[in-house]
Amino acid sequence: MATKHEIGTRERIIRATSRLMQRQGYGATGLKEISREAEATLGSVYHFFPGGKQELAVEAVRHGDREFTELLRTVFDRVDDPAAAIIVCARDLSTGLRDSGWLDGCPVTTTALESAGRLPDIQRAAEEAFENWRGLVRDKLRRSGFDEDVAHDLAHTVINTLEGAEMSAQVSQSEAPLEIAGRHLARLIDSYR
Amino acid sequence: MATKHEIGTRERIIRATSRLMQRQGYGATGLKEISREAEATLGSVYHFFPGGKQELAVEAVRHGDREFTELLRTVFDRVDDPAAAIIVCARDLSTGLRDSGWLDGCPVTTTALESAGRLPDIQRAAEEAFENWRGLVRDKLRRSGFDEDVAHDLAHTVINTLEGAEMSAQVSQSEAPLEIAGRHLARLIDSYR
DNA sequence: CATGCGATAGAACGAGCGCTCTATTCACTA
DNA sequence: TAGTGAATAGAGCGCTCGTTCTATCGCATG
Repeated sequence: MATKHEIGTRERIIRATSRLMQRQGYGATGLKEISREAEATLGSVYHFFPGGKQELAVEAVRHGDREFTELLRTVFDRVDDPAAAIIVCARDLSTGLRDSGWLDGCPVTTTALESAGRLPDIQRAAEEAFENWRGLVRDKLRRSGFDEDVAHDLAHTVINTLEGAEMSAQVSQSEAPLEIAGRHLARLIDSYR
Repeated sequence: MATKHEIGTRERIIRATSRLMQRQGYGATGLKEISREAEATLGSVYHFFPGGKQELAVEAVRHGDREFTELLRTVFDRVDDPAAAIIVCARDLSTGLRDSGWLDGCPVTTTALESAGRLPDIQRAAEEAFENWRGLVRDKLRRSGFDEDVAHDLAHTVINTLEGAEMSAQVSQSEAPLEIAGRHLARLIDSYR
């Protein structure tokens, strides 16, 4: 298989873990399923991730963090106005979700909720992801002239509303929640100008 | 045990399932764990829920639906202004979450995300829960004089933002996300008057 | 060619899973 | 009092889980 040697076993394992846990959560994802999906053996999995399933989940969450960070950066670079940029983000999430057959929601949320209060390492990784995303939004708003306090609070609600809307969109298999969320967030941002 | 005969085995099993799945998700919750927590035997569990784990999860989600519905109804009855009512809801969620040691988040979200696209019965129950909650918010707004379209869209974002903020609050173990969400949602609602 | 080591390979372990099954208890009616 | 069916009880089924372990492979360096 071509991808096997171009990407590397370790990275392939992380990607498989991320996608599987994104779709079915931490508990329902088995290590043998991961090794099968990644076209690696169980030995390789434990060779690269001696911490086992938990270490694997942490890396998967960080991978999801990087993915969404990249989406935010790309949109923020291309769209100057922050309110307009958020609408684009919402639409990107919406189409991505629909194109996956409503299977691939936020790669962090599912695992985060399952691990909250029980698996500290995974929870911390998820917390860092949300922090990073909020930081990107806050900086974008700051660069557009918003006050520090306003930008800080708006960043919270932008990320949280997108998260909630994506979850809702996935469960109801509809693009409406994210479309509405984009419009409302833009209106909220504009109300602080 | 007093509660054993006052509540009834069936209801006790549903409550145990709901709380366990709320905290650790569908996959990580075992039937023996449920029967232990509910002070019932495995035989009783299958007697009342012959559909097994999936039927149990559906009932647990519906139980969570009723819980949040009751919270919304109570607050909406007591607080006339819809924007003020949403702030109260956000604070109630926040204190409830903190008082549980950041363990008891939304009783529907975790199970819903795990089952999306894989376990249709559970997904449908979760979808109905969100629909019910949106309906309550929409009616509240309608009764306060908002247009049908505006109320419909606002109901989406109110529920989704509260959901996202509660998830964020749980993961970061902080009351800030829900406090900010309440303020922003009130501002958004007021902007349509 | 020989040595060493990261990487691959998968058998095997104990534990726990969802679920089935039979046996027993209990309250109530014929 | 005998009979009936709901409810309780838990042993045991086949299976998969996360993890451990030993054996082998590929390949760079001596």
